[in-house]
Amino acid sequence: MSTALLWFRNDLRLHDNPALYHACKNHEKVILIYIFEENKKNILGTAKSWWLHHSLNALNKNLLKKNAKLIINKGNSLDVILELIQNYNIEAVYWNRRYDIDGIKQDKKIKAQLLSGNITARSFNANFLIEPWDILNNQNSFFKVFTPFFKKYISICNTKNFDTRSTPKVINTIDIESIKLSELNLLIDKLDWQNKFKNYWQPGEKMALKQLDNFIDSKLEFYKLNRDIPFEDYTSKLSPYLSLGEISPKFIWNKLQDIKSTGDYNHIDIEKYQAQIIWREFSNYLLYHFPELPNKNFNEKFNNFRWNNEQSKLNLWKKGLTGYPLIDAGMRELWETGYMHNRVRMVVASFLIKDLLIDWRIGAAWFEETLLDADIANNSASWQWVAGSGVDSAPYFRIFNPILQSEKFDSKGLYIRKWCKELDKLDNKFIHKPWQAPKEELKQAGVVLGETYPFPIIEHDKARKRALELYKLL
DNA sequence: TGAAATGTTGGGGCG
DNA sequence: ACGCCCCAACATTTC
Repeated sequence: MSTALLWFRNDLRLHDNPALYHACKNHEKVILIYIFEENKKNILGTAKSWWLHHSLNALNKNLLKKNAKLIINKGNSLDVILELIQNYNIEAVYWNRRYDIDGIKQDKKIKAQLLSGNITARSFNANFLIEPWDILNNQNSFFKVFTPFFKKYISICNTKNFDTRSTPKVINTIDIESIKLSELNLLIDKLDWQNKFKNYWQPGEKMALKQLDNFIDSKLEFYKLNRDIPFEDYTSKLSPYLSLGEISPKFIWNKLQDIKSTGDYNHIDIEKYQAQIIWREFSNYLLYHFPELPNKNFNEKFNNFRWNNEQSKLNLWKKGLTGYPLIDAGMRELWETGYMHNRVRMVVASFLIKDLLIDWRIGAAWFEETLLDADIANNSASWQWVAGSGVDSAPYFRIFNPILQSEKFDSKGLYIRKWCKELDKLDNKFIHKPWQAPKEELKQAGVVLGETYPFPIIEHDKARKRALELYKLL
């Protein structure tokens, strides 16, 4: 009897999972394992821990329906794998590739060890349309600007239908000893905070696929128009699923191409969404080619920048008490749901960096901790983009005005009213800037500035000028 | 995937 | 009828 080990990592799905597919196809028995590395410096935020817990649970449930079982273990991956190989007659180990430097190093080491023991090691691309080493610019170097990267990408991707693998019909697992999911301690009982997420999200492959269909059926048609409006539920909301591989980007892409070919939807809308998928590829591509992305300014000039990092202001930002309603609404949405609308993410990040002059890494760390879709590549690339320290960044003078952004994208204040209930009764004219409202208006709305809702913690106009001066020094 | 400052234009009020 | 001023509204430049 030939047995393979299938090592799950950021690919917690059965559909289009090439490693799983091939392991099942080539071997009579498989051991399906997830290894949790406790001492990993890789950040696993508290929000994402919740997601991982439920995602593993969902994966196991899906497997049980096929009379298969997920084995969970913790410890050093290499040790766990070698021990399994010793105890069971394992011929081959299968996994899907990852692209962060530590992961790559570890996988290389494991592969070498396996080969020296005459064990086959096979790895696959499951989580990106194109792997980072397969796309280079004309100078044979990696792309540093999104637009040309995007053009090249889309020209390649438009012409083809990606090979995807169906869910294996039969998965014959070996039922060996597994620790309980709860032993991973991903749920922190003390924190009611994590408990709220279930009101908004349901992790797992099944929901991911359902959500994709729902998005395509009812959102994609007018995506371009509505995607920037925070109150509208018009984004795909697939990011948390993508971050743990509960859905396959190739699978998504093929569906989008199919819809394109029907001609039912406007191509502009489909391509706008495809661009988002490619931003994800770009971030991970950058992380591969510049592994320091999460810690180091891509643009070294920023190493000398004197950040303010004022703790008290940082805390007000985290709590959603800056006095700028759009920003506060966003930060509260994040805290409550583990998610924030993309448009608002840009505005709150710009405010933290450019108005408060707080180091982008501090903002990124808060997002890593609180976002269900926390992804080290997307997160650090995006924060560097806003800070202006990244590759193809927002230019230093691009500073979002939190009032104008609010008036532009939440003109009726619906998003603000949802998350900042204390402002609900303010008129549209003042809900974006309560401190400018006449006394009468505040009174009838039941708003007492400094008590029920804060005064702005900083004057945007002045903050903007200060930031421009400091940035100019670079 | 900005916003402010500055420049230009054209209609209307008015002497 | 004309010139002048004001100021939206829009366009361009600058940060």
